[in-house]
Amino acid sequence: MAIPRSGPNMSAIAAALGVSAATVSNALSGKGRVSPELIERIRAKAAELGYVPSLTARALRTGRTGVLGMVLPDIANPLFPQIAQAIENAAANAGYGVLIADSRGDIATQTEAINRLLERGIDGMVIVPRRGTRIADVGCPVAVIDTPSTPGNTVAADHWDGGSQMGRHLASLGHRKVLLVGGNPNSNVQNDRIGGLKAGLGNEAECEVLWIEKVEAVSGAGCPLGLSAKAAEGFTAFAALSDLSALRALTELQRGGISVPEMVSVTGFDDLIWSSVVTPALTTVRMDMGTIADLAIAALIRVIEPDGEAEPEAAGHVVSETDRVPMQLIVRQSTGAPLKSHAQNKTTDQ
Amino acid sequence: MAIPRSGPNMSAIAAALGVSAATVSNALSGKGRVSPELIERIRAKAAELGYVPSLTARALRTGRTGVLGMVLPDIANPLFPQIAQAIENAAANAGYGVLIADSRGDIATQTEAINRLLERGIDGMVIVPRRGTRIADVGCPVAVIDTPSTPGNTVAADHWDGGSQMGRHLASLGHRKVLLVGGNPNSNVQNDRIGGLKAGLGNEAECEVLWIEKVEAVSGAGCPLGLSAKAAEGFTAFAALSDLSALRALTELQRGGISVPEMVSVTGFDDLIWSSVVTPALTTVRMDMGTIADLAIAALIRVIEPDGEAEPEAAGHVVSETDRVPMQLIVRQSTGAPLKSHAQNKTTDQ
DNA sequence: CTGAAAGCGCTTACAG
DNA sequence: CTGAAAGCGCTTACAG
Repeated sequence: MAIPRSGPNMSAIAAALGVSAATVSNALSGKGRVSPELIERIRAKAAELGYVPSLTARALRTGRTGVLGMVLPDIANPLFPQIAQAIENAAANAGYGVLIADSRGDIATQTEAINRLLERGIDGMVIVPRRGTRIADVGCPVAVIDTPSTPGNTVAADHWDGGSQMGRHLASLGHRKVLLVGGNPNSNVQNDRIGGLKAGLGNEAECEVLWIEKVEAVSGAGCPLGLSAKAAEGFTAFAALSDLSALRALTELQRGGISVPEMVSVTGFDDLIWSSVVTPALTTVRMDMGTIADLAIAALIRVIEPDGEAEPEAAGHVVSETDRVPMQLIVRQSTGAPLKSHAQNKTTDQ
Repeated sequence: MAIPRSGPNMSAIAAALGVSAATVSNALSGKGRVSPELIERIRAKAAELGYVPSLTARALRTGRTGVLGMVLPDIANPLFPQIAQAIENAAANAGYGVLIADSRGDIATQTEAINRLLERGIDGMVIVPRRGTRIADVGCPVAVIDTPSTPGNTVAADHWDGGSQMGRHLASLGHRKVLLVGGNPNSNVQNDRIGGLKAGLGNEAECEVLWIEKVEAVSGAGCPLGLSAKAAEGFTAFAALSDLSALRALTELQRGGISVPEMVSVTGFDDLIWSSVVTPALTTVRMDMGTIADLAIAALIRVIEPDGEAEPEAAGHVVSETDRVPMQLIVRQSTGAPLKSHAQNKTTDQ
């Protein structure tokens, strides 16, 4: 004996009205096979009875659950709230639910998490892959959110373009000696940003990349990055490749008695929640997660829902060519023109 | 005609082995009604065929979906990653999936989001309510994560205790004039922390509360909080009621040329990702989200799964009395003893 | 120990 | 325009 549902089902509505369940179904789904008056009566009765359709039964019948999976390499990543909110919102607007899966940085866990989602019968999934991971076909439509440089079809913010905007901003302020502060050298996203930054800064600018992970491998996690010394060497701008790194740079510099933006400028990427909260507020680059999520969800739905002339091949990556979403430079108080003396230092240094 | 599943079903296994689907079901569910050899053959055939059970069909049959909802007031809240990861992990360990729902700060959206989850047939939900919101019974088991002070049964970190630990820490360092920096005066969580802080600091300490929201109502969002002036008044410690506020305080003080921890101490709450990244690293209090999530999920499952002598009443709040989870003080570099001169100032000031 | 049967709530050809 | 019937894949009394 199955556990009964709490509320009424279609049969209850049908019985109350002396019609068939098929008619109730047709009326409620609005496929138009039912006379207008009957539709109205059925609607009214459904509302009166507090009818809630069983999406489970519909799923079993139609083969589609109306649920998407969101697979993340690590929920603890501070970008997660932005991504999750945008995906949830886009999915909800399209009538889909979102099941989350976290691989906690582990590749085996990722496979497991994906399998659990598959068992649950999801109609498609959005994957934010681990650094350098290539997502194999998993047996359901997949949209990958990554960088345009990642091999494979993805929807992505144009990180290179964002870097280039930031580079031009710093160059226009007069910065000619810039330290790029990154976390992990294997990140495609960060490397794209570096490429853009260098291009935006132009040939006259001197650039150096400092990878936090490499420094920490030598000096331990949380160690100072030696940024004050870099400032003394004549670096007038510290362009971090993420807001988290920018925050680290900003506080280390301030702690070292170097005032931002008067003595040096600091910039980040991502426009995380705290970027506008710190003093001075962080100049950064925002990726339009709303648009990215919309594109990813739209691409999935195009494959999932059999609207007219959909592709016959319903499994596999769904973005036919990489969608690049532009990024937006947000100038706040953490950037300014370099000190005269520094600028002079710099020309002498060369 | 229903869309066929991609893989084999129980009937396929049954047919391949010349047994009944019922036997396959019994064998695979391990209820022990089948002979060991047959179980083995069925298992082997299932593996060979790559059988994946349809949780949708099981859900329709049993009335339980194996999915829980996670309702949040605002995914953008920086605590979200901690909560989401802990809940997802606890739920996954118990064999449940997690559907997310975001109310984006809006009360109507929250109701809508909850209804969408209900339609999806979730077995229970974890709710992190909006400030001051009371969760009405929604027709499925609910576990609320909030503070022990909130009326209604909840599982919660003991914020008062956390505040008290922090207060004792600051008192033991010698701080006698402490500014508490909060965001919103209506937050039960923050008020609990204030109560604990005051108790921990003791009667000899002078306390004042600065609400960021009130300052901003006058001077605009993102305005300076005037903390340097407070330091000049003799405040030697700035105890923020969240890490976000602590970050704001820390950077504003540093920017004002006040060095932390030498001149003043700064503390936070929550141990968010950046707490250990800033310089100086933030002394804070961590809530054990893993334990909180485990308690919440365990309470839900106790009601959902009919193990032996469960309560007959399966809907409504599931935590019979508030579970208080202790908090853990994490001392990092942002706290130290107050400057002698300040301490003297203070006694003179009084 | 094993199987035939019913049914969870819905949707979809098909027939009328 | 409306209804009878089948079936999505599973589980669970029940009978043997």
